[in-house]
Amino acid sequence: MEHEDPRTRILDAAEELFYGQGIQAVGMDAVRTASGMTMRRLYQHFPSKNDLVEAYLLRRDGRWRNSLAAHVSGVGGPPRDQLLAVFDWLGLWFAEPGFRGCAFVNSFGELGATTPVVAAVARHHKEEFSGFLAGLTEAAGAPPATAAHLTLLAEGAITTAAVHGDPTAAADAKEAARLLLDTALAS
Amino acid sequence: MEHEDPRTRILDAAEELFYGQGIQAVGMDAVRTASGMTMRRLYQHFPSKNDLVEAYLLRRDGRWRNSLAAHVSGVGGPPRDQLLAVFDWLGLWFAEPGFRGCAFVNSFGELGATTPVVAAVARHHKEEFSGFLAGLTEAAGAPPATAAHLTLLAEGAITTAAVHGDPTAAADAKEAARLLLDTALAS
DNA sequence: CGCGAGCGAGAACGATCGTTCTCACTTCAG
DNA sequence: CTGAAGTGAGAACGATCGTTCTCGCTCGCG
Repeated sequence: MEHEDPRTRILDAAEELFYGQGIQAVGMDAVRTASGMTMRRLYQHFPSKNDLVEAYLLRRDGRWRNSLAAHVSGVGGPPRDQLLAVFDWLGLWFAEPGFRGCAFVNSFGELGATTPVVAAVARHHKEEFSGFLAGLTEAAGAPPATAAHLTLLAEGAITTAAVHGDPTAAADAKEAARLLLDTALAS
Repeated sequence: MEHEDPRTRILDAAEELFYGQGIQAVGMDAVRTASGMTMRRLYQHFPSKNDLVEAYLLRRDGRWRNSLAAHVSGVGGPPRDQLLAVFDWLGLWFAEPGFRGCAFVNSFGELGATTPVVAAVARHHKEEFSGFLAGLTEAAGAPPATAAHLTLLAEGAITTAAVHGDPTAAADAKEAARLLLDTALAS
């Protein structure tokens, strides 16, 4: 596995460190050690820490949303069930070892005020996520307001699971989502 | 106003800087300048930056929850209305200039993994908040699960409002809360 | 073989951080 | 008056950060 392409090795190491400890708490030297790189090669692939941070966030955004979409389309069934499956997927995520909340919320809180690209990636990530839920909600025949409600539940579950270290927030959010969805579909 | 007690002046300056820019992005020298203190006096009141960070979070926690409780009890009415008033208060908060999300979520993401006291204060803040909602929910005659649902909505609204810079998340959350609450009370 | 280009390993650099120290000056008890 | 104690203002210190440079060494091409 250590023969993977260098960019991937660097990003793997950076992601684990940045996500697990916060971005500012991790120095480039720690990334170098964890990736088994030399400084020269590290800076050849990412000319500055900002570039590495941006690449970390962009890659994680893509992988996160792809994983969610794969899980949801994998369960199949009507759009209503797929929407609820989003919260099952969140529950799996929360239970992963090292789960520490949303990387984009964390990086936004830490660097959003001083590093515009971090704020932009975080905003983009959240817009894509709520857009994904909006698509499923529309397919289920529920009004757009319901999509906003489900987005809030999901975001709240992520935050709550992170701070409390307790994955049950996903089940709570799923139950609330089911109530809201069935109420919306009954009208 | 510059004759206030030094502790308050320091905490006021620290809060504005820490909340607005992130904790690690603010040096002690910036706190010293903003508070109009000398280094010696700054360290006399807070022997280390960690102490200042902890005091900042604790003071903000108390003020935040007192303000919420005052607003909610000020509107009066039945518990159901007070519960919904929580989301009005959130909307007012979101619209304040410089709003940048929950200080505790932000500090948790930035320092929670490396500074246990930060994680503990964030967890305490969230527990107190959900406990507050649980009390109102019980008074309204709704089951405990509803309190968890409303907590998730509020947390999600805070995150969404912060990342999007859009206070309308409070109104969305309030509508969802009303639906969930009325569903729970109808049974 | 000879040599220039690229590499790994890590030292070095300048900036910045949290924290402490210096020093001239004021204050006030005796 | 005298001197001990405390102050303001900011320099200084040691650590750490992001980034770059040095220095042997290797390797491929003439």
